[in-house]
Amino acid sequence: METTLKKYGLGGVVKEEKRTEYNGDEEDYREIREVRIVATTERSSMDTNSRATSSNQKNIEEDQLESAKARIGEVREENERLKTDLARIVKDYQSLQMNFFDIVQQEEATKSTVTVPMLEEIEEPELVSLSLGRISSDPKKDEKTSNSSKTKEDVQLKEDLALGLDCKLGGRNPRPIELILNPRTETSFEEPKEEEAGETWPPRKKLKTATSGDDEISQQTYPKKARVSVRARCDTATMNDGCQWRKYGQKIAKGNPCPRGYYRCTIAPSCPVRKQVQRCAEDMSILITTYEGTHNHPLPISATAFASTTSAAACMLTNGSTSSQPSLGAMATTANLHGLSFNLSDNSRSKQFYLSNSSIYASHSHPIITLDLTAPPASSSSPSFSDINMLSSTFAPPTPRYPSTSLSFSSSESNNLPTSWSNGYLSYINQLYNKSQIGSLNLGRQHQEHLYQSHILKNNHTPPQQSLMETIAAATNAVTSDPSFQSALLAAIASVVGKGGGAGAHGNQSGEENFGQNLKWGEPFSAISPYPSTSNGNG
DNA sequence: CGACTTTGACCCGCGC
DNA sequence: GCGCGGGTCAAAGTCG
Repeated sequence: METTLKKYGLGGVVKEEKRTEYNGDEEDYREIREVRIVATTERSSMDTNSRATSSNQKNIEEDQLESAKARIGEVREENERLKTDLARIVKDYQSLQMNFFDIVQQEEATKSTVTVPMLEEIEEPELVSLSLGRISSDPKKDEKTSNSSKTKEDVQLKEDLALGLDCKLGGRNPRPIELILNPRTETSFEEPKEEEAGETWPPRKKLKTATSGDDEISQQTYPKKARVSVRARCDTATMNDGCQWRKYGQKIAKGNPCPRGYYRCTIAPSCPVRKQVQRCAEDMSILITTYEGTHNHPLPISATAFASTTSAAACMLTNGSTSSQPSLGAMATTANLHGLSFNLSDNSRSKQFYLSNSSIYASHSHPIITLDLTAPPASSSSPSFSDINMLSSTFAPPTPRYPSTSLSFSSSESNNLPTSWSNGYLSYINQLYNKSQIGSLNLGRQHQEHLYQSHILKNNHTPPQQSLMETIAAATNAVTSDPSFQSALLAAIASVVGKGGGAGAHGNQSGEENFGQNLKWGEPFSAISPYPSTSNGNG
């Protein structure tokens, strides 16, 4: 608690203002001001010397006195109002804290009811497909989703998750944006530290020594870097993402006749960001660009939008909840909130969709999230974006080491994107994902084209590729910046995915704790994003 | 001449 | 232990 004292004149009235700042356990910063009038003596003593103007002076003095009294009244009112606000905020905080504890308890209860061998589930990769809008028209997937959601266990889990969502959102509705996740978790995950310290080029050598021990422990201590893969139709050798890259290698990967190029960011010599560029074997017009690492330097304006998206997506996997609870064997969850309906379905037996190119998972030791801009078009009857009522999550076959997450934005319309949706919230979901998940953000082609066109209209003439990058950023940010969406994802993913990758009991425990620790109220969201230009999510 | 690309060699992790 | 494959290094070549 700090107290500062200020004195300043106010037309002959000395105003003493006492500022008291409370820095209690609450994160809400509050201040109470105490103002009082100290003296009015100076001017009045001078007045007695001049009797000719005494009546005039007296009037002035009275006016000043009146104004001072009025100000005192105002300040008192303000003081009362602030006290009331403080009390209300404390009350809100306590109630929200209670809600949070309830949620945690529910989560634990849910876990205790599902007994799945932990290690098996850890090894079992998952592909989580979060489809926003119309799901892919792939009938097989729909069939599997619907079939899997019929089991009793699924129904039970559905109810559990719905409860969790309702509870969480019930507390969040009044001020939804204030629920953010603390990126500075006290987990064992050290990637941010490495990068803050200015990681230099051979990071693998660091990993080498670090991972020599027990595999589980090493995975906990030195997880592999998350990667963000972007699939886009591009005629040029590489996508123009605004950064400067230098090619340092080329390999022909197995299963793809097209060589894979390895690039480093050359904007800063110590920048750890790398990217791999490879054409899709099935469709040569599709360029698969995989980004790894986070820029440790200011980016060109043209690169910030895209970099923020890729970084946020990477953070989704890496900084995410380290919860490593055992995976639920089967789940189908649905929850309605804010007009969004979550349908998390068991699809553990289904095959991976969208990402038909298996080479994208070649780096099986890295969690990958894919921004797929080449997805098949959405169903023809896609409604407006606000009508989206389906978000499905499916779990993939046990092929890759890391589970996959696919966010599919297949809506053909984007005009109705809420205007409040804005920058920097993709990483919000980060906290919900286990660091060992592969994901893909899959934007339907119509949707992306629509976004692209609207972007062109807004910005007149923009270089096409740059616009594409910004479109990606805009789309992902838009989808993930909506508080409703965030809230829903928060609860859904925390309940469903949070028990994925990770490792043994240690990871499990810390994961739960971290999930709790990660929930912070009212802390600036900007802390999550490593990019200064986009980190000030306008919430 | 500096920056960048090419390309073969090498290192390392992983699976058998 | 061995082979395979991904990833990186670094020397040579290319380009502006």
